[in-house]
Amino acid sequence: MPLFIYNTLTQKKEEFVPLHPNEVKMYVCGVTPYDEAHLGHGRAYVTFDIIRRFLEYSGYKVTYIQNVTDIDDKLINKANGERRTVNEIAQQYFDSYLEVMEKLGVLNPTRYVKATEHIPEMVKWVKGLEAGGYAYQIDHDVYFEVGKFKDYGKLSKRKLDEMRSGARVEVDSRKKDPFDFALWKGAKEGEPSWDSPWGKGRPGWHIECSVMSTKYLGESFDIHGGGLDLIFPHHENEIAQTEALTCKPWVKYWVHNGFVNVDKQKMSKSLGNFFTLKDIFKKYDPMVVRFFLLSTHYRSPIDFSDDQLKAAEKGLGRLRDTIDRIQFVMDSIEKPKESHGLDSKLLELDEDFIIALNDDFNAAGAIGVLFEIVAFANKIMEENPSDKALLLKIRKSLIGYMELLGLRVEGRDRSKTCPDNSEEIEKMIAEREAARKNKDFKKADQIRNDLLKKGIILEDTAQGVRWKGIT
RNA sequence: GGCGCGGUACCCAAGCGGCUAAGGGAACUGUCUGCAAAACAGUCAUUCGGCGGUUCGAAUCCGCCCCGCGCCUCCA
Repeated sequence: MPLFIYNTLTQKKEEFVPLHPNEVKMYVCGVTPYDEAHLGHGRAYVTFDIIRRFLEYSGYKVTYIQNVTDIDDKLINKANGERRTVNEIAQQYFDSYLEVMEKLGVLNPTRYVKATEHIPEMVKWVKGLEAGGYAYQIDHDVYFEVGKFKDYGKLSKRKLDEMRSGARVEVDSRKKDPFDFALWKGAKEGEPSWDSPWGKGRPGWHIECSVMSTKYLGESFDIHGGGLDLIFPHHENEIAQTEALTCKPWVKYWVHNGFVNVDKQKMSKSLGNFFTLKDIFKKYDPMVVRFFLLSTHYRSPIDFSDDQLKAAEKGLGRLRDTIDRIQFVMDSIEKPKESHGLDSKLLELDEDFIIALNDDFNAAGAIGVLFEIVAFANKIMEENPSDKALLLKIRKSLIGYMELLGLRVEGRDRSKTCPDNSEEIEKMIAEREAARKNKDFKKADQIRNDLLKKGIILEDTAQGVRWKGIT
């Protein structure tokens, strides 16, 4: 079954054919660690985590590189403001980023690469661009001359002339063209700097991605990703630098995720309408947040709201609960009895799930299939509760697919909520059962209430009493 | 002004030329129950922003209009 990926470069869904059979090289623009990661970051990295996981599931060997911009203006400003070093700030927030990603179920890339650890390579690149006639020096800065790169604008579908006539263009009279961008910035007082042929300074923002991606993935590779807001100018500039130097097509598939909105507006630092992941996790299980993020296609905008997080909490809870419930029913089976011919329905659903992901990583569609599997499981538990073999398969599918989506199955269920007092709970349930048998409903209800206060919900089912924590 | 994205039920959302317009949440009804709860089941868009067009056939393609958003400056 072929995989289709929407490519920003061609503005079409294309069949995915990697440059080298069975392996995929992907690069995703990472964070500038100068503050806590917010939901928008969460969406981006969950998106590429799903892409990575599904590619691996499909049999590819994936090399996934993500950069860390640990030197830039924002970092310098923050460091100066707090009288700390850039390095301290970067380390602090990068550690925090790793922690929060781990909670969100985002697997580590094959490798995180830091800008400050690749300065000599960047200097070499800037020298190369200068030698090739694509760059010019002004004082201690070096700029890339966009007019020299004929394909400039091919990713963002812009033409230089049209942009120049646009209203908002920063004015720096020293530059030959307003869209020329810095490859190297001469150091100002008190800024971290490195030696270079142009004097002490630091790299411009865009060059790091070109240098590090090609270093680890080669001069041409399969997938480059990032948020929609990076298309221009960041990715456009990256293409210009890289292809100017290597004279080769650089990236085959450009993948961009949509924004997280708040009241229809983009969540962003500058608007101040952002919610950090750390804060959201105080209220919601990180898996709920992941589930929420996955229930909208990665390219569409997603509106952040409490109501939708609550809906996600319910939905994920039902998925996890079903897995528990199937186990509970299986445990009560004394004489397994196979009901023949029902497996084909599960096979069909299995296929639907994979079809969805093959269609531009449609996790939202795939989650829809998960709930159809839940409905099928309920049907079997109702009509053929002794079919252990089939129930086992259904449960395995459900668990496997949730894991493929990076959704941890265990959550605030019985074992998590009360790992220490489950014996006590079982004892109380037995007491209640005895009371019910004696028609001492007052006592039975009392016990039920006591448990509810501890956050335990009882379920009187055909197979006996089942309990779980409040989700 | 240029470029791009989107408008599907009460809310969210998949579907992007043809089987009954997925699925989740809410609501309502029912099953189970000593009663509840939980769980489960059923109901919930003859219709996809509006108007035209193409087609045997359109939510899906084309044109125009209305509305919302994003990028064009750092931003996932």
